[in-house]
Order: sequence, then C-alpha cells, then structure tokens
Amino acid sequence: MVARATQQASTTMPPLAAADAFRVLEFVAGNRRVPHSLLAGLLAGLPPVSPHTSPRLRKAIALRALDAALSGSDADGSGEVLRKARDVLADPGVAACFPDHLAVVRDDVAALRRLVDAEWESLPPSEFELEADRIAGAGALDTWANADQDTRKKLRRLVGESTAREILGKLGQDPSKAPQVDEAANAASTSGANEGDRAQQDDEAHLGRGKGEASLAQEDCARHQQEPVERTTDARIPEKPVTSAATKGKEQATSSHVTGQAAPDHNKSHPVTGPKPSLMERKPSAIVYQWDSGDSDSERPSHQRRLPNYERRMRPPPAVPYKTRKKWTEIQERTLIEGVDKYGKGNWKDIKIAYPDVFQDRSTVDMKDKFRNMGRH
DNA sequence: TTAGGGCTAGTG
DNA sequence: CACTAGCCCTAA
Repeated sequence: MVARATQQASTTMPPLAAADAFRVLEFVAGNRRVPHSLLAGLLAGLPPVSPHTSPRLRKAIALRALDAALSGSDADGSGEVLRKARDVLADPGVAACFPDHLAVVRDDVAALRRLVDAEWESLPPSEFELEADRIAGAGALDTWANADQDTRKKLRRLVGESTAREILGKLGQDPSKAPQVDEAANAASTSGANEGDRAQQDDEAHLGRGKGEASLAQEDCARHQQEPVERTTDARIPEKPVTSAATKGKEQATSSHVTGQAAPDHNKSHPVTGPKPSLMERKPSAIVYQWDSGDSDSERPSHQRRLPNYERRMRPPPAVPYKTRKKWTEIQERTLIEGVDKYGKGNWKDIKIAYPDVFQDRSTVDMKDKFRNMGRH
C-alpha cells in the first residue's frame, strides 16, 4: 500500500517542488506513529530533501535512529541495546540534537527510553501544522481578519466552507446573529479595531483556550502530531478532475447549489455534487482508517509498544454550511456611486483601489452586482 | 477583470 | 408566495 501510494504520487501528480517535499517529509517524519518502513517508502517517492533546515526533521530522524536502537530487548543483559544506542548517540549530528540531557544518560537504558519518549513529546510542530494553525486553528482569526477579500477566498477554499463560516462567525460576521446586530457592530467600528479583541475572546471562549499565542500553538501541534494517522480511502489529491466539456455542463447546473444549504434538489434529476473540493474539508463519502487509541500505550517503554490496530470506521458527513450575507451600508452605496461618477461604470478595480477602506470587504464583483441592483429602480 | 446569467436567503 | 439583494459561476 505504501508502494502503491508513492507510485500513485509519482505517476499521477506533478512532481513536488523541493520545498513541498520537505514539508511533507518534515510532517511525516515527526509523527512517531508512522513506521519507519512507511517513511522510507515516502522518501523513495519524494525529491531529495535536506534535513539541515529543520530542527524538527533533524531531531525526528535522530529519534527514529534511537528508537530503532532501543527497540530490542535488553532482558538478556548482553548490553546490546545499550551499545547500539551509544553508537547512535556517538554521531555528533545526533548528539547535537539533544544538547540538554539525553547524551548524558548513556548507561541507563530505561532512563534513555524515558528521555527519548519525552523528546518525541516535545518535538516542535511541523511547518504544515503551523500553517494549518494559522489558517484554521488558533491563529485563524488573526489571519482572516487581516486578509483581503481575495485572500479570504483562497483561505475559504483551503479550509472548506463550514470552517470558513465558523471563523467568519467568530470574526463578528456570524450569519446566525440578527442583521441589526451586525449593522450596529459595523456602524460602531468603522476601523474594525475592536473586532480583533472580540474575536480573540470568542476564540478563547469557544475553543477553551486561554493561554497565549505561539507557545499555545506549539503545544497544540506537538500534541496533534502524536495523534492518530487518518487516511481516507480516496486520498488521491485531485478531487476535481480536469473539467471536460461534459462535466462542465453538469457542474454549471449544480454549481449554484454548492454554497447553498441542504440543496433541495428540486427539478434537477442528477445527484447533487458536493461543494468545491477543499484540502481540509472532509468529503461526505470519505471513509476513515484510524488508529484505535483508547489504551495506555504511552506508559510502556517504546520497545514494548504495539502499533495499534488499524480500524475502519465511517464518519458522519460534516454539518451543512450556511451562507453569510452582508448588507451594503449607506456609506458603501454612496461611495460606489461616487466612484462610478469619477472612474466610470465598469472600472470596479479602480474604484476599489480608490476607496480601499470602504470596500475592504467587497470584491469587484460585489461592487458590480451592487451597482446593477441599485440601477434596477 | 468584467459582464451577465442564475440561485437563494431574507422579507413582507 | 413573490420579490429583492447579495452572492456565485462562467465566458469572454
């Protein structure tokens, strides 16, 4: 399966850029649950990666070597395990990864194992995880708050519709709140300065996170990386195949349901196609393979740990997202008219650039649509 | 980037 | 139910 996966990757996907290969490897190598054989398969399928840029990767590789050395039994008292571990630690590159204490405990296998466990636990988060945290995790509100409309669109693609809604909701654009509340908030904060505060409070309240920033994210990620490996049966990335003429027609027919809720599907006889593919949103049809977790495995020394059983289990489809609508303020309407007077109808880009504050959360298409609506009466 | 077609949440 | 405003999608 590993072989198949890597083969798949190398044949059906464009070759990974070195930087991306690095991220993949950095992420996978640092997950202790991923067996070394699997990592080796991955390495074979990726462009060459230099570990030198990432402490996490360096350390993960060193820890894997130590794990391998410590995996044998030392019950026979031959000292074989200890000798292997010493060999590994003799490598200055490995020793450099553990400046603190690990290199000191060279003749106590049990202590060494405990320390290796601790080192795994404290492995810094991968770039993937940090980035995910920035766009959909603890840092999401900041990132989204500072993103312009186009960037938000991209973010939305990445995190998926329901997560995007959740984040926007926390940013104070919650569609479930009464519109006048939204209006009031709008009027009160032309600058949006207090949005951040409120967002942060919301974030902490909703996510149960009271601690601060970077360290928090790190903790979070460190924890996640030791969590179960999930994998859908449909793990191949290109969810949306190259659009052929035939599928285009279908798509057009259904596309507008995409953002709508539980598409009523009236008068359309074909099956409802899912929302735009997102890298982070779960497909309703996805099947999850998951390590079963509920045991006290972490209490055992690493060499006695078993890889948990691989268990197939269905996940329910994600909650159906709702749409956010933002009413145009009077200022925006007036400015739009002024802009059209000044720059001419159709030069939406110019108008947007001319009044960046007013149209910060409006795309040029929004402006075009609004002007069309305004002209209808 | 823009124009235009079309869908739908929200409102009365 | 009808209508409108806001938004999305695609072609050009």
